[in-house]
Amino acid sequence: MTLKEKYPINLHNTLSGKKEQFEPIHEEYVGMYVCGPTVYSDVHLGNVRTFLNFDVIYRYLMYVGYKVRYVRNITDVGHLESDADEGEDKIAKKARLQQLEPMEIVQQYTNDFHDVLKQFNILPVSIEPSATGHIVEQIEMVQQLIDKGLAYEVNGSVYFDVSKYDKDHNYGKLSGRKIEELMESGRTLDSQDEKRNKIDFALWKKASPTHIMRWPSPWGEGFPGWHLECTVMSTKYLGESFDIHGGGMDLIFPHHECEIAQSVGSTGKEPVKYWLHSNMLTVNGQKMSKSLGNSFLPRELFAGTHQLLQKGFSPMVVRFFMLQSHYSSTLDFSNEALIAAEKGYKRLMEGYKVSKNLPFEQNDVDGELETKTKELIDGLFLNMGDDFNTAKTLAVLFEITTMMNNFKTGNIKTGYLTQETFAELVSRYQGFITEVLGLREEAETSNDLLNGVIEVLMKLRQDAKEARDYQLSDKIRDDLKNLGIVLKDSKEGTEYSIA
RNA sequence: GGCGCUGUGGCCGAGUGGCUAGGCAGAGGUCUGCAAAACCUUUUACAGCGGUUCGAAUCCGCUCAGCGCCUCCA
Repeated sequence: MTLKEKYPINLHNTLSGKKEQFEPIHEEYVGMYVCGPTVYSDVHLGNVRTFLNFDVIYRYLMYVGYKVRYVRNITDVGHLESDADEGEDKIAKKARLQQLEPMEIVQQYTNDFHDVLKQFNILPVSIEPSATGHIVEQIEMVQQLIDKGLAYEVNGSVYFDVSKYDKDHNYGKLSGRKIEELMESGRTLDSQDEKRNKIDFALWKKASPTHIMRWPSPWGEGFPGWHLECTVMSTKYLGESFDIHGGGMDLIFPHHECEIAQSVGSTGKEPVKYWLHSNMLTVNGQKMSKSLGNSFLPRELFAGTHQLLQKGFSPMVVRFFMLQSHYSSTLDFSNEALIAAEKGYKRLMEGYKVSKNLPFEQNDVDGELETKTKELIDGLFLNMGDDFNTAKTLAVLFEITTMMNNFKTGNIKTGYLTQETFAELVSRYQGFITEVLGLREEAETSNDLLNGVIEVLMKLRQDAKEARDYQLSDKIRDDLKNLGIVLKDSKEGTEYSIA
């Protein structure tokens, strides 16, 4: 029995509002699409949280044996600054302000995005398509929608006819909106006269004479609407129906609702089996966002230069911090919480290190411990399989950490377990920490010279202790501590760690 | 206004109709020359008011507080 058969995955589907057992459309293969960033400025920590959450989902699916094609787009055109039809293209605007080519802006922030993800140990995706690379396909889909009577052209722009679509399909089923209410609420803008209804959205926009980003189309020169790219690219690389579509909660409406309408409208098929949405990162209870001015940039966090932080925190500490909450809950970002997370992270990684150097020594098997250990191993899978509950998984990992420490001190002998169970415990413990949760040891110094110097100092301290010169031995210990090098004595000898 | 979510111990944060979440912090102990680390033990809880139930923090209703989406946002 394979892992994925032994431990079925249940996940919360936004579409049904319920937890459902995960069954991919094609056995063994999983197609997953996540809405990526609009690359017109630096990604902030809130953005990172979403990509981190889906990184763990991606990792776990692979860990239990699925072959996953993970597609995450780069939005490099069509995402407008304010109202869906009135604003300026975000990238075009930035390019204008900085007097650069739009593609220079795109490249700059795409590079930054990749750098940031790498620092957080977020795996690269299988395919990372961009909107401008799929203009042809987008034009094709617009044409299909026009042909089916679900879109109409006005003055070189094309809009999706939501009320017409809603006659045969349910527009609003993902977000729980009703079309009548949508018609009533919200703002009415003066120059919306091109659209038949205010809830219609742009599939293709005519480019004004000064607009730099423009492509020829059957309706004149223009550029694609924002919602279209995800539908087109997910269809192209994952098929008309695929397994998982993810993104931040704030994309449910209108973005994902529009995606469904475009897919169903053009292909007649339901595009996504499971919709997964990651909740927001908050600061003092409020959503972190650029417009509110409360967003943190990764580099401000690492360096500790943000005014709300007392010190810097490493990417792995932040990763650990985020994994302590469930992806579907809001998570509040604070100095105190990060300090606590930093200590917890260190404890876990110390346990990880301990686990790498534990010899198995045959002994009488303790049946109770053997059973409990197997339950802990199961617990890792059951918790991850329960809607990717990383918080509970971490709790189990901490229980195993205690065991590892007990093995090290000899409180519990490794041989109280069968060799088989012991080996599996160690391997799952390590696998969940590194492969599933994607935590890794911080770049410890691999500097042989420094290590050698510390060894010399530790020997000197040992000599001083034997000579009962505690003044000297404590001075060595304290001075090293001030440099961030902590000496740890135990019966087996002295070890050190570098903060 | 519409739709939806949240309210857990000093802090963060899981979870659930009856059985220890976990991390951080606090207390006591083991170890140590003293510490640190590690280990063991341990205190503090489910916003308020009603209801359902043998039993609710967990289900239902109301109240209060806060948040999200309905404009761009991961």
